[in-house]
Amino acid sequence: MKDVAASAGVSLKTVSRVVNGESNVNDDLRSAVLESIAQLGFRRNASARDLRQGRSGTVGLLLEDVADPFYSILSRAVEEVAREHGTMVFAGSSAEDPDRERELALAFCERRVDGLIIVPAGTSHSYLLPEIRAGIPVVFVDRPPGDIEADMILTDNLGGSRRGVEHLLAHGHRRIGFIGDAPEIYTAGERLRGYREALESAGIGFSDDLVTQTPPSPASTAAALDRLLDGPSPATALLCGNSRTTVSVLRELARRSTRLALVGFDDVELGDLLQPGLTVVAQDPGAMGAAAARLLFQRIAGDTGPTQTVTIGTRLIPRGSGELTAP
Amino acid sequence: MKDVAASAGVSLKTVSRVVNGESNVNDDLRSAVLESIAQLGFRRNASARDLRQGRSGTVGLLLEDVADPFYSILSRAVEEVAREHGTMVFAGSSAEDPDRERELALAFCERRVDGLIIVPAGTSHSYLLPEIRAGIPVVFVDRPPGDIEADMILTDNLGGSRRGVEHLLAHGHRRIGFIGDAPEIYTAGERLRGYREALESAGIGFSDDLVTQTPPSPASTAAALDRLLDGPSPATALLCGNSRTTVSVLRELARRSTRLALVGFDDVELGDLLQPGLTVVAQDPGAMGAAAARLLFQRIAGDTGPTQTVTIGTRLIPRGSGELTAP
DNA sequence: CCGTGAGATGACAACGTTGTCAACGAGGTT
DNA sequence: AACCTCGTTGACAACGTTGTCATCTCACGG
Repeated sequence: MKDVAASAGVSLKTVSRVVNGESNVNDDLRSAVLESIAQLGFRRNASARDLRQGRSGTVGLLLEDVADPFYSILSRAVEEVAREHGTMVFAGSSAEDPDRERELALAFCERRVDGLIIVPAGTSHSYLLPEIRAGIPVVFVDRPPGDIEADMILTDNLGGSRRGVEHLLAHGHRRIGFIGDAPEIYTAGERLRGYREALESAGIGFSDDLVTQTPPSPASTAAALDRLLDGPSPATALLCGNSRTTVSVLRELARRSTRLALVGFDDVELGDLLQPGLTVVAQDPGAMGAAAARLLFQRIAGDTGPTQTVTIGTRLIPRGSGELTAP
Repeated sequence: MKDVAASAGVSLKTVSRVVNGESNVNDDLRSAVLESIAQLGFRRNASARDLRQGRSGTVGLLLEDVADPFYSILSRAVEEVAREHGTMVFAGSSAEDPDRERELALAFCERRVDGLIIVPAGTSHSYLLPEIRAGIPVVFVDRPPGDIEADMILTDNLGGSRRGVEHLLAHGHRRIGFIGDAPEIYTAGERLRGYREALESAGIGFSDDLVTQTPPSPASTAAALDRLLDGPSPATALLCGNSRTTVSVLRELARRSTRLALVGFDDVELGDLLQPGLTVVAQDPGAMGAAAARLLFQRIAGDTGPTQTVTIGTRLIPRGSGELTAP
C-alpha cells in the first residue's frame, strides 16, 4: 500500500480510502490510485486490517466430519449465508474427539473468528467461557453444549422418531426394534425416547431386548440384527437411529435376504432407488446450517437477547421399506 | 499479552517467549507467565502474529461444491494433511461459476493464505499470476488450469473411461452409449476420448448418435436416454460420464423398467445395494486431496522444482450392472 | 582479581492497515 | 474583507506480535 501511495503520488490514507470505497475522494486521485493498484498487483493485507479493526470477517465451523453428507450439506448452507455477509468460513472436523474439538475451537479463537458454529463432540464446553465473555458468539448445532448456556439449532429428534415408529405401528407391526447410536450421544438419546414414547402411547410395552445402542459399525449392527431376528418372537420392523446404521442394516439384510419393515432416521442418497425404496425420517441439514449461520450473524451484529433454541422439524418420506405390513 | 506481562511482572518479550515455547526462559518466570495466562484467559492474536511473520498458517481450498460427496471427501483429506502441518483450511464453493471462483481465490489471497488448492471452474487463471509471483503456491485438482502453468493432481480420466468401455465390450456389447458432461469441462472431454479410443481399438466405429454431452440434469439425461434407446438399433450398454448423470439414468431406467448394461464413472454411495449393483469406474477423491495437499506443503516449504502433474488411477468395481451381457 | 563467554532478559522497531485529528482550499455568507 | 462551512487530504498513532540487538548476571578459568 505504501508502494501504491508512492507510485500514485498520494498519501497512504488516500489509498486506504480508495481501497475501502470511501466516497470523499477526488475522482482524478481515485483513478490514479486504482491504476497504480492494478499495475503493482496490490492486494490488501487482511491480517493488518483485522489487527487494526479487531474483527476478521471470518467464522469457524466445527463439525464431526466434513466428508459426511449430513455435515457437508450443513456446511454448504453455512457458507452461503456467510457469503451474504462477506465472511469466509474455516471448517474443521472434530472426528468425534473432544480434545480435537477443543483444540480446533481454540485455534479458531486464536484466529479471532467473529463467531463459531459447533457440532459438539465433547460433553463440556466450559473451555469456551473466556472466549464467549470476550465477545465471540457461539451457536451449537445438532446437539446441545455441555456446562454452558448458548444458542442451539436442533432437529426434532424425539418427534421424528415417534413419527417413524407410529408409521410402522400403522402398518400393523407390534414387534419393532431400534438400533441407535451410543447412549451418550444426545440425538441417540432423544430418538430412543421418541421410540419409547410412541410404543407406550400405543399401549405396547417397551422391551429392552428390542433395543441396541452402539456406535455404528457393520459388525455391531450385524450383532444387533442377530439379537432382533433370531429369538423366539423376532422383530418384524426396525427403526434405525442414524444413517450409518441404516446402511449397515441394508447390507446385512441383503446378505440374509430377510424381510423386515425398515424406517431410517436421516435420509440416504439413492434411498429411492433401492428395492423396496427406503422409508426415512428425513432431517434437513441445509435448514439447520442456514438457521445456525443466520442466528450467528445476528449475534455478531450485536443481538444480545436471551439464548435461543431453534428446533427444525423432520419429514417422513415413505418409499416402500416402511410400508411392508406385519405378517 | 501486555496485560499478561504486567501481571507476571516480566517484559512483553518474555511472555512471547513462553507462548512460543522457546527454551531459554527461567523456570520460575515461565510458570509465573503461564499462571497469568491461565488467569487472564489470554489467547494469542493470530492476526498480529501473521502480520509480523508474513505467513498465516492457513491454506485456501476452492471447490465446485463443498456438499458434493466427491469434493467433501477430497476436502477432508486436505484437512487431515493440513492438520499435520498445523494449518487451518478455508473452504469455499465456486458453484462452477468462474467469477465466483476468482472472487474467492482473491479473497483467500487477501487473507494471505500460505497456499491455494483449486478445482478450477473458469478457463483462465492468469488472474493468479501476480499472486503466484508474490510467492503463493497453487495446486490445481481434478482439472488443469487455463493460461498458466502450475502443479496439478488429475484423475486418469482417459484410462478409466477406456477401461469401463472395455469392460462392456468384454460382455459382448457393441452398441455402447455415452452420456457425459458439457464438452468444455476437461474431465468430460477426457472421458469421451477414453470412450472413443476403446471403441476404436476394438475396431468399432465411433458413432455420434450414441453420444450425448450435456450438463447433468434429470431432463437432459432422460432426453439422452430417449435418443439412445428409442431408435431402430438401440444401445445395449451405457457409460455414464459422471455420477449425477448416473443417478439420473438409474432413476429413469427404474421408471421405464428397461434393461441396460451400465457403468458409471465415479462411485456412488449405496451402489452395491442396488439391484443389480452398480458397476463403476471409481475415482479416489481422498487420494487426490491428500496428494494435492502434500504437494502444496512441499511448495510452501520452499520446493521450487518444475511443476508436477500427478495422475491418480481409477479402479473398476464390478457389481452387476456392467456385467449384464448383450442380448 | 579480572576477563570471558553463555544464558537470560528487556527495549525497541517493524509488520500493513485504519481511526483520529488537523490542515488546507474553495465557495458562500455577512 | 473577514468569517464560516464543507469537502479533501495527509501526518501520525495504534492494533498485538516477534525479530534484532543490547544489557545484565553469573560461573568459570587464567
